[in-house]
Amino acid sequence: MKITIKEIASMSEVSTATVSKVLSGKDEKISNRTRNRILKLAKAHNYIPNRIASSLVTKKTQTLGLIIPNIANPFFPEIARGTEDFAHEKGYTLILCNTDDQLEKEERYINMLEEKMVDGIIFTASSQRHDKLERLCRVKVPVIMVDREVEGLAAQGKVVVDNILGAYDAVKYLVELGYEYILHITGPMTSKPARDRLEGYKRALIDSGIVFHDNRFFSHEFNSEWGYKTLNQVIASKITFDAIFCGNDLIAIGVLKALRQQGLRVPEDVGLVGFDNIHMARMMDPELTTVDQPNYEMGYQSAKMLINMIENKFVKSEPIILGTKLIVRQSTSAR
Amino acid sequence: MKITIKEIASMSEVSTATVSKVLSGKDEKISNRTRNRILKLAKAHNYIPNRIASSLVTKKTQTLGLIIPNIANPFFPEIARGTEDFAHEKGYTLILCNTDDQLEKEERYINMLEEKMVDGIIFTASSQRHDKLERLCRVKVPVIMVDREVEGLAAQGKVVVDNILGAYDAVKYLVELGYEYILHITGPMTSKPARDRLEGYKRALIDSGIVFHDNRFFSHEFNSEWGYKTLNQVIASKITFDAIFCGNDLIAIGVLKALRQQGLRVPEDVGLVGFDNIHMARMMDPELTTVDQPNYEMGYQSAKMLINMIENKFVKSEPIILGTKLIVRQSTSAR
DNA sequence: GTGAAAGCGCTAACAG
DNA sequence: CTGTTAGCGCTTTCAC
Repeated sequence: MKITIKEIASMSEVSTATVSKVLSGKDEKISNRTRNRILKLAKAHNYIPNRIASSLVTKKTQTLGLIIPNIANPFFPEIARGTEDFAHEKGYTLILCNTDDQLEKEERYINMLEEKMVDGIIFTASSQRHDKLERLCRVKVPVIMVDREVEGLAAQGKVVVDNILGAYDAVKYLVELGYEYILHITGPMTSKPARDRLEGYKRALIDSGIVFHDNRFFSHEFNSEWGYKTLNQVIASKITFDAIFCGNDLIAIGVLKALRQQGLRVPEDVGLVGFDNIHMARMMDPELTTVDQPNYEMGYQSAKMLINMIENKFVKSEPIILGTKLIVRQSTSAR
Repeated sequence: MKITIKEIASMSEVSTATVSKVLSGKDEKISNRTRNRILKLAKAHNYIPNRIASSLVTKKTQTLGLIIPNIANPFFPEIARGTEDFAHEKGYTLILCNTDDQLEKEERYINMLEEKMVDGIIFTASSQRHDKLERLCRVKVPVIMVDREVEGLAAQGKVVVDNILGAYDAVKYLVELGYEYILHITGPMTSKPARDRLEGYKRALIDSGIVFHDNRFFSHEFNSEWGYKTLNQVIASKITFDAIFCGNDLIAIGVLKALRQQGLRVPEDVGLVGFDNIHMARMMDPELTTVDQPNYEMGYQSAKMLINMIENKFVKSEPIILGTKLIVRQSTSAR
């Protein structure tokens, strides 16, 4: 039922070639008369170009794949939105893939995306070991790594955040305020950002002449439950502390709840800093001091880099390393 | 560089027709010898089927479109995840579209999706008036409305939540606990769920012999800032209240912050109920009593309905109306 | 069991 | 300025 270029051609008594040229804007050398005739007919009949057909010949689908662990994790929607925004600006469409941090699903999605001939892929690697993901290296289209880079895997492009510095700044700030016993509660060490934030934490301590104690460091998951549970354990085991640097805001929110229930005041008794600057951080009471991570920007920049590589056939782009920013709110104060 | 069916055909000395049959599983009447030969070659050469080419002939893309206002709004990722999960189970892929509640963007995306020949669309309408969205009626593929139905627009399918009943239950519960002056702070009245929740609120009041006062009702936006601001205004204007039923959890979280800052205790001085049961609701202190809305389920069911319509050529499916559940936590208590 | 042939709807030289 | 021609990679009769 849908009208095709062929029918428009016969109705306007020109060849399909001419119609194709007009309809795709490559019509410098088409007379105004013909052009208008074609355009009018196309509009009148609600012509909808069949991109599948044109993709088959041009080998371009104007489609990108976005592979992330889980869109339901509050960290990713911002990235996805940034990616989609830039893609949309440029007329590209985005296929969403959730891997749940499983290598097997990553491979499946990469296959599907290649079969569907996406022009490029934006990839947030799972926190698994990727030695075996040689599948990724066989991909023929450009791939951009976002947020989590994978060691030993040479992606054509990457957009990451300087987590080491972000963590360093936060911890240094705590020290300057006068906090001395700073815990670090964070996500799994299989995750590069978690490792980097730990590194920043350690460096800040060293630079401040404080020794790193591994009984002040707790690594497991990036969620509120983990923060809540860990803080209760810390109290139970009578570990001394007067501040907590959390691997992300979700953890900090769990910690905050536990602190309140233990009757500890924030920031008077305990200073608290998160990471990510999720929207909810401002709604806490006290409002959470945190490290702003430019998630939307990461997504936006990665789409930009990817589309640039696609359209200009650049093999490799310089990595983009985005800066973080310490957002001082109410959960920290001078002692 | 990618290998095609044709090359496999010549290597295995059969026709492309035979290779096609084997590779797409339609190989009942192909001898085992030939089949194995073909399969082996395909694997050895990392054959990747070109779905664009096959879509062109089959008129099926195994792709769905998901149109939502904004993936960065914490309400939608769960829906998206549910949709994607079912789609993925069935071998479909999902194109993500953010409309920011703009009719114009909705139209653009519908066009793009039709051009890309998606097999069906899952649509969460913006809260705008849709009288003019006749574009939607011209879509040739099945469309499922999710969460927000659009009056006067006969979609082929819909999956919604019984918001009236959900709100009714929540308010009835507040009354039973002994709260008497119940405010309702909610989102914009252009949104169907907001209207339905208001309706449930009113009915519960009436059934309890309480008169509805429109100076106890505040409608504007579904976010925390609006909740926070509104509560402060309420206090300033000295309106009497002892409980608040919020249109969603985000609003409730903002309200909670304001209450605390005003020195009002929850639930002793003021009872508080949200809607949605977002993950964060459990991390509040006190934990938020709320109405669980099955977001993931909505997404999952809508994909199921859609794919069913696509594959069985059903013109219309019975609407699915999912139930809500009152989750009693700590922000409400008997007076 | 297998293959020849005819497209799907569109683009891209190249000729005229 | 416009048309002819030759596909893109795959599926699908229908004949052998």
